[in-house]
This record gives sequence, structure tokens and C-alpha cells, in this order.
Amino acid sequence: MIIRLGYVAMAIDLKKCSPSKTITYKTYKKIKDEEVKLYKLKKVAKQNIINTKRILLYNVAHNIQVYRISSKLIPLVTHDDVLDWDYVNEFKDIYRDIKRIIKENNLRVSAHPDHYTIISSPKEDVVKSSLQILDYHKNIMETFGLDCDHGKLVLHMGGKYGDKNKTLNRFKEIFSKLNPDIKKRIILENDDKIYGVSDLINICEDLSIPLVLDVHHHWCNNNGDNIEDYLQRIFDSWSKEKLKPKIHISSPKSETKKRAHAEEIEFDFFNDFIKKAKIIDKDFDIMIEAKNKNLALFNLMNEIKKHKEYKIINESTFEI
DNA sequence: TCGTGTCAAGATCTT
DNA sequence: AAGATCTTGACACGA
Repeated sequence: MIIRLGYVAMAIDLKKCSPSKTITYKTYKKIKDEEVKLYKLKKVAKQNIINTKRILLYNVAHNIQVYRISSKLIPLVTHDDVLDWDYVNEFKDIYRDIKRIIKENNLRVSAHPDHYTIISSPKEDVVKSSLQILDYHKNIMETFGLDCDHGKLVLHMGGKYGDKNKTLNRFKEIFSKLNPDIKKRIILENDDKIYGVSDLINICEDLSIPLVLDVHHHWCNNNGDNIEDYLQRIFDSWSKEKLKPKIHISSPKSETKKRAHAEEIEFDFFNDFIKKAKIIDKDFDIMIEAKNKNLALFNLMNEIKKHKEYKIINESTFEI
């Protein structure tokens, strides 16, 4: 069983390389001149995209193939009353480089629209803005040269709104009406409070949506279910599209802050899951969601090295 | 330049 | 009905 590790958004040891810089909405609104507004937006966006390219090159240098881009590449793009500009055609040359890096190195690049993107909300305006956010992410995936099979968008189900089943049905209805270019990209992740694996697996099977298992979320919110009873179905939810499954992992921050993400990945927590996945014995990828980002990935690999049953393949990949 | 408070978002819990 | 809380990296601003 071969497993690759990846990380989210930032490479901590790359200095001055944030892909998530922004201007606050409040500050933006204070600017009077339209040209100045546009200049600011473009300047920040360009830097974020260039930094994303730098991070991708860093990943290639460190043999990391699994990566999630920042959800804030283009500042304020999802605000309704912020100037509309052509962020797709503006930086064609940088996108071309990024496309090439991804393709030549066969990188698995995904995106996770922030948790305010909720298409199952009963509020029409929340759904409307969520669709705009999804459209933006689809555009970015396209500029990065990632088609529907490769550039996936991770979403959560959303709130409870008093009735889980009604919410699930609303999701189904809106999902069925989505633009196919967006619909085919959506994958669903279990959350840490409301929708657990057992809530999502049926709808994922019904609608052919891959289920992204978040091991930490399942630990927080599991309805008494053991993950080993669901793993086969979870992995199978990716098979229809012939995709390698991907899961998320993080460690609880502390006894009192169980849901928050810790700086690092605790080996025992990780190892415990790997042992359960070994029963299925299918290759998959793991997205590390730790505060220390790529450094947590390296530190985890260092821990893994100490254990005989793991065979190290490169800086981010091992076999068990 | 440093540290501290503020910012964005939606849902839900608390007052 | 209004406010606090959750979450996150980074802005904004005063010292």
C-alpha cells in the first residue's frame, strides 16, 4: 500500500511567499479612485499567483505531489460590490508556467472553498454567493490546467437548519442543477459537528460524489461508528471516477480544544488510522492539515522512518 | 518595526 | 433581537 502526503496552501520555510495576501473589504471601500482600487487588487492577486508558482516549484524540489491551493488567491473576488476584472486573462503568462509545472510533474492539486460556501442553505442569498464562489474556484482550476477529474473542489454539507434530512434533500436538488463543469469537481467531506461519515456516505453513493474522509473530524463526530466499517465504501466512492482516494488528517490541539488543529501530526493518531486502512490495502493520498503545514509533513515522515513496518520511498511517500 | 486588535464569512449558541 | 463564538492568516494601526 503506497501512500503520499500533501499539505495546504503555505510552505512555512519559504520567506515572503504567502499565496493568501489580501486587502480588507473595509480598506478597499475607503479607496475613492477606481484605478487605485483596481491597481491594489491586481497587485495582491499577482503576488499570490506568483507565490503559488514558487510553492509548486518548492513541492517539486521536495517530491511533494499532493497540494491544496489557497482559497484566497484573488482578493475580494467573491464580494458582490467589488470591481469585476478579468483575473483569468490578466496573468496568462504565470498561469502558463503553473500549468506546465503541474502537468510535467503530475501534481495532484485541489481547492477547498472556505466553509462559508454552503449550497444546502435555506437562504437564497447564501446559495447564490456560494455558487459564485464555486464558479470562481472552477475558473482558477481551469487556468491551472486542471480538468474536472483532477481539479477537485472540497465542500462540507453545511448547517443542520433544524432537520438533517431536509438539508440533504436541498443539497441533492441544488447539486442536480449545477453547471456540469462545477458539479463534476465537487467532493464532500465529513465535518466535526453535524454531518458525519454515516450521514454522507449514502448521498455520496447516490450522486456519485467521492467522499473525503477527515480522520480528525470523524474522531470528533462519529455517532458511535467505527471508521473501519465505512472505509471500503468511502474508498469505493472514488472508484467510479477511477480516482485515487484522498483523506484529510490532523491532530486535536489539546484536551480542551479537541476540534482545533494542532501544530503537528501525532504519530500514534496517524499510525492508528493507517493500521485500519491497511485492511483494505488500497493506495491513497493524505492531505495534512496541521498548523505547521509542510514542516509537519516532514516531521511526520521523520517519525515514520523510525518504524520498521514503513518503507520510505521519498520525502513525502511511503509504503506499508 | 513590533505587538495587538480587527477583519471577513455563516451557523449556532448565549445573553 | 442582539451579541459572542468558532476559524484562519493577514491586514491595519498605534506605540
